[in-house]
Amino acid sequence: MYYESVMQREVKTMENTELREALQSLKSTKVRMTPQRHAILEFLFNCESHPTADDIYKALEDKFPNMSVATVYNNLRVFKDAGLVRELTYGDSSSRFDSNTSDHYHVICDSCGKIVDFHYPGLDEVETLAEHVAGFRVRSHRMEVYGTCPDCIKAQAH
Amino acid sequence: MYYESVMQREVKTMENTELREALQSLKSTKVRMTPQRHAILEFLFNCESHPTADDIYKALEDKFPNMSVATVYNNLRVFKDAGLVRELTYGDSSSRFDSNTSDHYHVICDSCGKIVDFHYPGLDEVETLAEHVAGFRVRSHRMEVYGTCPDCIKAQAH
DNA sequence: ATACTGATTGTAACCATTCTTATTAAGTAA
DNA sequence: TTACTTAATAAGAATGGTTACAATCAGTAT
Repeated sequence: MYYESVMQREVKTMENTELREALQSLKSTKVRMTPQRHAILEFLFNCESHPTADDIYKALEDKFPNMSVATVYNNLRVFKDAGLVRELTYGDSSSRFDSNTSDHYHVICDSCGKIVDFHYPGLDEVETLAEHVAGFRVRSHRMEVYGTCPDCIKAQAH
Repeated sequence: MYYESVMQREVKTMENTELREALQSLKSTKVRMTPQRHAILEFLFNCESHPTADDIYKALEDKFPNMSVATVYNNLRVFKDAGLVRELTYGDSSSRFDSNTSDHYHVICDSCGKIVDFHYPGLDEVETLAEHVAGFRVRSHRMEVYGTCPDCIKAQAH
């Protein structure tokens, strides 16, 4: 328990640092800071999961009773264009958003949709290959692993 | 020119083989073959690109003037469930479908959306890592590289 | 032939996302 | 502070891809 709370605090601190950096980097562009934007960014950076636009909307409707869904979408696009946020599109209907733009990947559960982050180095080689094979100027890549999460494995076994 | 036509014929032959195999594997399940299904499969397997459901619908409306869009979607799902076809979901609105289910990846142009296939071996290691890190039972993975295609590089340079 | 199973059609509904317009808030310079 | 300029928000309507549903149709087996 103690260990966990320490972890929590560390994570929180790290995220707040990232949030501060994000706010700073927005200031350097011509993007205005507004209460709504701050709240959306704060939620995303303190969020362990990968929320949909609607998740964010619902999470903030207490604080901003009359915020529009369009505002959430607009600002997510602003953040995405600024490189602060990544959009993840899977087969299911709605996009998910991820504040952690550092190199990491996702493992996704086929049956419950849970998303777990993991780190893996050195896929630069793939980018280089693609660059040569296709003649593209490569910018980034995306990778996901699909499978069944521990909980669902247990559930399926009864 | 001669060389190209030989290439074309080879590709065509290969694809028809794959189509035949696909038809065969459908026969082994309890999926009925219908003219619409045959046409959709044939189009997908002879198609160099990665069409949307609507692309397929439009391409076949001459042959099947009263085919429904629903039929295209229904059958794409049937083929997907049978493992003959892969669904690709990117940021843009509509899914794309890919008949080539062998291990290959895509390079996608950020500005025009062009999709180019390329092959890369040995991402099994990533699956294994994810399995250990997250405790998942891993089934598959997906990877894409994003960048600018040669045409768009040229266009941007004026 | 009859009944059964599954496929197709056409349309309506759904839902995520974007557009439009009026209004409001933020930045700026005097 | 005040007035001005510009961008952001809200609300709701519109868009567009996808799916659900009910009715009809085709193929197959008894």
